[in-house]
Amino acid sequence: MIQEDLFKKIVAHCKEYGFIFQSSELYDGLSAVYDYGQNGVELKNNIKEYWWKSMTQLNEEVVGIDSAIFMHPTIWKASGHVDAFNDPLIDNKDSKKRYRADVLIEEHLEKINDKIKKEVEKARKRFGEAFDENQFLSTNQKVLEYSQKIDSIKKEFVEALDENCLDKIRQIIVDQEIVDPVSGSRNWTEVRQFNLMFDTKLGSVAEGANTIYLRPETAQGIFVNYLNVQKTGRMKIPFGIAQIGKAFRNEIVARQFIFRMREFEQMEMQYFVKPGEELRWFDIWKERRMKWHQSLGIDPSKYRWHKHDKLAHYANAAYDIEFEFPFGFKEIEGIHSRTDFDLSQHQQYSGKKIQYFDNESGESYVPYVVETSIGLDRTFLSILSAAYKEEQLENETRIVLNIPAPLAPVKVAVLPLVKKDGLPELAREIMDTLKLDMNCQYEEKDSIGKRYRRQDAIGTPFCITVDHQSAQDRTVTIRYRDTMEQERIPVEKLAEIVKEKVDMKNLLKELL
RNA sequence: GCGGGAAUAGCUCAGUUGGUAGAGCAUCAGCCUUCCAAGCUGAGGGUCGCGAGUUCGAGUCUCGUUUCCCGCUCCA
Repeated sequence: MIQEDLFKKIVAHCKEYGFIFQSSELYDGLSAVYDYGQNGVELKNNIKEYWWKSMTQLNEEVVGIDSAIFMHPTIWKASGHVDAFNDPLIDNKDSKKRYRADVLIEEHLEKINDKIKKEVEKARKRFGEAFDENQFLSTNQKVLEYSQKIDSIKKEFVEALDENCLDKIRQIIVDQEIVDPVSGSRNWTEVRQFNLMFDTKLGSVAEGANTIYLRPETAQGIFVNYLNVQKTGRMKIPFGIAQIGKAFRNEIVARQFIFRMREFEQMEMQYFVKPGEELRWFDIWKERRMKWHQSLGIDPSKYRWHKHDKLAHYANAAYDIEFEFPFGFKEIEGIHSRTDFDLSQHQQYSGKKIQYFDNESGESYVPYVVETSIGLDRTFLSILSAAYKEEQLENETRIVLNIPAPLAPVKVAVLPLVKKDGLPELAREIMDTLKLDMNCQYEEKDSIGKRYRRQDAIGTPFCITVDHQSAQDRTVTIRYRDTMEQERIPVEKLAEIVKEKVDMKNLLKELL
């Protein structure tokens, strides 16, 4: 199957079977925002549970928190997001290229400065030993003109930035006849502010409201709680703090279904280590995280490492785990060595000491951080796209989701073969036992074959069928989703057998 | 954000030079009782994405807009 078709089919399947709906569909939808449906939320919750247990239950030194989405605005200044996520951008209509307007102006200033340097060089050659650079700079007519120009542009530019006036920034580009380096054209659009952080107001406007941001990542909620957790949990380095939560980015273009959304969910863990040991822990967490992905039973060749050559300002090592989605290899998780950047910044901006006293060495230090940051929605999509299968049977095609049993939205479907002869009664009795332990569905409508296919389509790993023999000897058949084979087992042993098969520990034990 | 394409029932689609909206599947009810979606009978469901305009009359023509898809762009 062509990959593009496969992707379209998965998107359609998600809607048809209650996994994912577009947000606000009733009102024509909201771009790049999606809702999880009745089956989607179960799968998503199961993925969360698996990640959470693998982090906090299997690692004694990792604990979890759940921090608020609203945080003090200064946190985003300290983290660098206010500056890094706020760029005045301008497009050239001819080349269709987008530039940072401030960078265009700065490059223009640089060019004028180069002209001055050239004049200086020319003069130096002409006057030889007797050349006095300072005197030349303060007397030469051309140089003076250039310097004045630079000064006046700088003055305007600083003014425009201070007032945050985009029109003034554009005016400089127009007045200075700055051209697009690609097309050589001066056909510019308006300057627009692209702030990737959503903002809102805390408090009523009458009281004098403050602008606060919806968090663009969950990590900062962990950093600002570092001291709380370390002290109240009496944590000894190395230790980690894990968190699952929503984050928000006002992406300019967000596409590819739930791969890039404006509102999304992250599962992050920050691991605090002694300075100098961060790269050793970085390697350990790289290995652990890849193992986690591969425990999902997906073909290992679907995963690969991507090394960041250009590191962000806070990192000294960074790798991504990429997954081969139907639209190509894309990032699913980042493992970054964030140094002491974040904690140091918060120490500076808050004015409070964020240090760890190490009893072994007798020294105090700001811990270094190794981060693992995985996109929950992307993981959801990876599992679903690996699970989606169209199988050719004799006369037809069977669509089945091979989701690992512990993650499946519905674990068991209980199906009376016919709607009479006491079969529904026995099926109800079985339902009542099983539903204490897991998400089950009872279905008696339509032919048995049709019901099996419906369960295949949402990835239900087991179907329990109550037939006429069941009424006599209290045995039922269990039908396996992947092989379509059936076994007969006693009703009394059913709960125990199924519980064992859908237990999350089947996945967890692969991580040890 | 720019360029191109699309939007009709839950899904897949048909709808004549502009003349009162259709099929198959799905859903629901009843019958039938059958281990891999295919039996019978009946029912519900659409201001044709939304808003204007042209026209006696617009699913159909024009403009705007929203959403989706493809390509570019963007994604510390």
